Amino acid sequence: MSAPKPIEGRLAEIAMAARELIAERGFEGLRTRDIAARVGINVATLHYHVPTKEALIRIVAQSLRSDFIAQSQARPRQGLSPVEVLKLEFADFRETMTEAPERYIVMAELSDRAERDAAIAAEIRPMQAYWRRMTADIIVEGRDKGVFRADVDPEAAAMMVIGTLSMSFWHARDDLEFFDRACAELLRALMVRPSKD
Amino acid sequence: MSAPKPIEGRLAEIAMAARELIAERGFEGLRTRDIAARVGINVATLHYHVPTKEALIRIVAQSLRSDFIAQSQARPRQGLSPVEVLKLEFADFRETMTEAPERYIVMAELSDRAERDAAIAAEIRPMQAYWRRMTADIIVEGRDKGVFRADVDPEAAAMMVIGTLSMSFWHARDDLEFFDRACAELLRALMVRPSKD
DNA sequence: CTGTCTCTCAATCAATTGATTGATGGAAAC
DNA sequence: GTTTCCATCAATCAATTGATTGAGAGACAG
Repeated sequence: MSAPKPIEGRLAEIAMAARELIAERGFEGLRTRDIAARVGINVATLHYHVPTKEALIRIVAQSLRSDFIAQSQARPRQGLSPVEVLKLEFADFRETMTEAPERYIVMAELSDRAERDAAIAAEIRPMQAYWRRMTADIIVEGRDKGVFRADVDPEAAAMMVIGTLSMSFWHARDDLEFFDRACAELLRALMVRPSKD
Repeated sequence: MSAPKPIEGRLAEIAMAARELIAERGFEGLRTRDIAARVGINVATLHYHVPTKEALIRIVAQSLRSDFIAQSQARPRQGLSPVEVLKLEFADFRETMTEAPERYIVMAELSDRAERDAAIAAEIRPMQAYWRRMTADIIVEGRDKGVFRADVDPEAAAMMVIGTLSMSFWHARDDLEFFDRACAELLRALMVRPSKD
């Protein structure tokens, strides 16, 4: 992941307000007036900083990407075993899910729009690709060290992990105990188990 | 799943046109004028059949639910082993993914909106719950018959299966070979493996 | 033939909404 | 002190868009 230009000042305020509103009302409910009101500025001032709504959405995507990178780099992983790293991923996801769910909600919303907007796709796809590759790398290491199944398909398993986490976000945001069960199931699905009897 | 009222005639045409447009342009791009144009009727005629846009969306959700039930009931499963049933699920998903992807795209779009619209949620949630429960049931049977891991958590594993399929839909729609790898990984994750001597 | 019911449309409304304009205040530059 | 540039706002525009109105065509019953 190359470093995108950081968003700061008024632009950052605008991006955050937009993110909040997208999380609250969805993309179709996003109105430039509401963003301006939340920032506390005039609509014209908003358009002074961000010429069009399209540009605004791109800025939101960049802002999200910055957060993602920051969170990713804030994780110390040296010296941890693959299982521990994976558990760290789960804990990280769980924390964001409960304390900053807006991030995943907006992410999903943008991911959706990326299907039809190349500029959004350019910001979003790298994040998703990075997440998948990072997860696959963990699985490769675990397999090579003999803690994960020898017949595991790292890329496919990475998609399994991410898909399970994403799905859990929508269906278990209010049921953390179930989220933990899903994570435990993922580990059991990946790890080498003691032979029967 | 109780049977919803079937949509037919002009209403069915309208629902299908709306589904196509939602799949093409997303929810925010849905315009009553466009729907009317695609059906080949006047906007006023559209509003004669469907009073408000909200009602229209509800009809789309019902239409989707009908399809879902029809597809679900068209599957003969008697006499099949849990593994075979699960493989049938995968094949079914794969077929819809390639031949009627619009169904899943609209489903995702509605699922999103269900977060903020109780009427949509009432149509969508039962489908999702049904899918999860049905999958969990398959896993329970497989576990009890000794083909799936004894320590499997059926509900969590069902979420894993569905999450993986859903994620595959977005990231592997153009790469069926990878979709198959994901399905194979799911099976390996669930099945009892020969003990490593 | 008349009345009624269903379905349709052209024309129009009213509200929303992204974007622009022209002006103002203040800080830095010269 | 004057000029220049940045940020801001009130007011307004122009287009979009969901919805309504009033009229008409066709089928069918009596």
